[in-house]
Amino acid sequence: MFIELDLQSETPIYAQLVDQIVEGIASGALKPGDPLPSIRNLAEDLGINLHTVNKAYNLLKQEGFLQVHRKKGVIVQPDGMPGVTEAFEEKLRQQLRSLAAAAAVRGMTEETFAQESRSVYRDTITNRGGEQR
Amino acid sequence: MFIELDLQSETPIYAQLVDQIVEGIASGALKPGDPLPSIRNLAEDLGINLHTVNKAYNLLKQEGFLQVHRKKGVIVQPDGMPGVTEAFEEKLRQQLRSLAAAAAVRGMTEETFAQESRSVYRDTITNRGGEQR
Amino acid sequence: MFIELDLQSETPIYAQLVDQIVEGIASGALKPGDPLPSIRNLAEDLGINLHTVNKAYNLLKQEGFLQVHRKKGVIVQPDGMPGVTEAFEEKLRQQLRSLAAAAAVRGMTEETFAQESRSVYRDTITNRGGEQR
Amino acid sequence: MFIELDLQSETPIYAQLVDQIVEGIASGALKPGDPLPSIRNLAEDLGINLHTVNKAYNLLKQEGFLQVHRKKGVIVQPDGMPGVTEAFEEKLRQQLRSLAAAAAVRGMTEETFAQESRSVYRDTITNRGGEQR
DNA sequence: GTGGTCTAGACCACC
DNA sequence: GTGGTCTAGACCACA
Repeated sequence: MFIELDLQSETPIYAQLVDQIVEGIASGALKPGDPLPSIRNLAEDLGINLHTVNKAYNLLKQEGFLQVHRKKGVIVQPDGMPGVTEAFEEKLRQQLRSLAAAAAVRGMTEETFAQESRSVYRDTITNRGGEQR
Repeated sequence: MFIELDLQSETPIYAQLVDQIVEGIASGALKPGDPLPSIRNLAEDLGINLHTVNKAYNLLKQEGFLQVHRKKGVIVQPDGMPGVTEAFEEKLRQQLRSLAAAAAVRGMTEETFAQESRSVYRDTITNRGGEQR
Repeated sequence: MFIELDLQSETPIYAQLVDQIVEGIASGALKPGDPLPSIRNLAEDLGINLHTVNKAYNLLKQEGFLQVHRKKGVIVQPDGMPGVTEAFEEKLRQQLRSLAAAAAVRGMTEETFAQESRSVYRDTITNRGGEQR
Repeated sequence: MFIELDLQSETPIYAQLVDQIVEGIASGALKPGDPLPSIRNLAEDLGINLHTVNKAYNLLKQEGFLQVHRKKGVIVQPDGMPGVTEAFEEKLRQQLRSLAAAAAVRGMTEETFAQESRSVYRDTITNRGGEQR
């Protein structure tokens, strides 16, 4: 499994899970229709609580990134990912605003900030094509 | 005062305060050396507890954005803001990664994402250079 | 617990807590990875408010002496203590300067002052290396 | 005057005053019998409140470092400085303990700590012989 | 009047 | 159970 948790991070474990699964999908490591480990398995592998994994999967299901089948178990949304909704745009902007302000105050230029964004996006996407290790 | 709180938001009040003050500095609405309202005043104005304001001010102090001056009270750091530290870069990247992944999965292109970042940065900065005095 | 507070002292309770925990680490009574009492437990044991303990723990966390672990609670930094930073050297010197001046004025010789420092250091360190497990 | 205040330090102004006067005596810049500026003058020079200077002078008088004459004004104790009292030893040790622990935890050796103490003592003493500038 | 400290008591998210 | 956040209300040192 490609998930690494930081137990002393201030971001809750379930959120780290969510993030990393989304990153997995973005990078192509997880493709539409791909199965995810069962709640029980993943929890055990990572040494964390069932509730925590459950919460993460539920959030992802609600957002439309996962499907939970009674038989197939949990799989990556095969019927097309949700698009760029109004709500998402709003959330994205709000978070970017906070980051941009902090960056600007510290003297980071618009150019650098945009480059940084672009480069991070590319990195995220780029591992596409299959490390599952 | 230019601060607006969303008491229902899941981001803690003190964090909203921190964000908005940083944005205030980034936008130039708050300039180095400018005084901030006293803890009690601001708390009363916003209808929140003084400890909450105190926490926000303290965080900003330890990050180097504010100074607590024996005579002038709390002021915006006059001796140069902290620069782009290693730690900040790391935090910025980490947050961008999460945003970029979510954007990518939803089909937002690299170009759009970078443009969005740039545009938000610009908005944040705007009105820098000439108001209020 | 090995902590003793002087509630009448002019040094704030939270600062006494910080000092004593650092001394505990220095003496080896607290080893890297060791758990500390929960905020509420310690507060109750010491007969003080939980916020006071919380403040002390937080200060120690940001200095890098403690970690707040999602599962284990609060533990002594297991990944190596922070080293002798520029800032620490500065703070140390400043405090020593004040002490040295007072000592000198009262007629304490350089030799005695240095010996005193050495001896206190040794006392602090003593019992390092082998108790409690 | 050789006094420099840091208005955004967390040590109160009156304490900074006390420290620097003691350092002045230790270094020989201020000799027994030497006059100090009047409360009013010093307050004005430093741009601080009368009360603050007054408090500092009073503390120094109580400790026996200064004399306040109705005619001569404030002078450095001419009749011999107070010696190393029990109480002073205690206070010194307590403060050194805290410093030593912090130093030890950060990996500073006994030798370095003692050297540091000695060197700071020497610096404090050394300017002896008259810069009044 | 300022910030700093402390208390008592509450709710919530996380695990 | 844990830490994190928030409130209400108090006292004190400082300037």
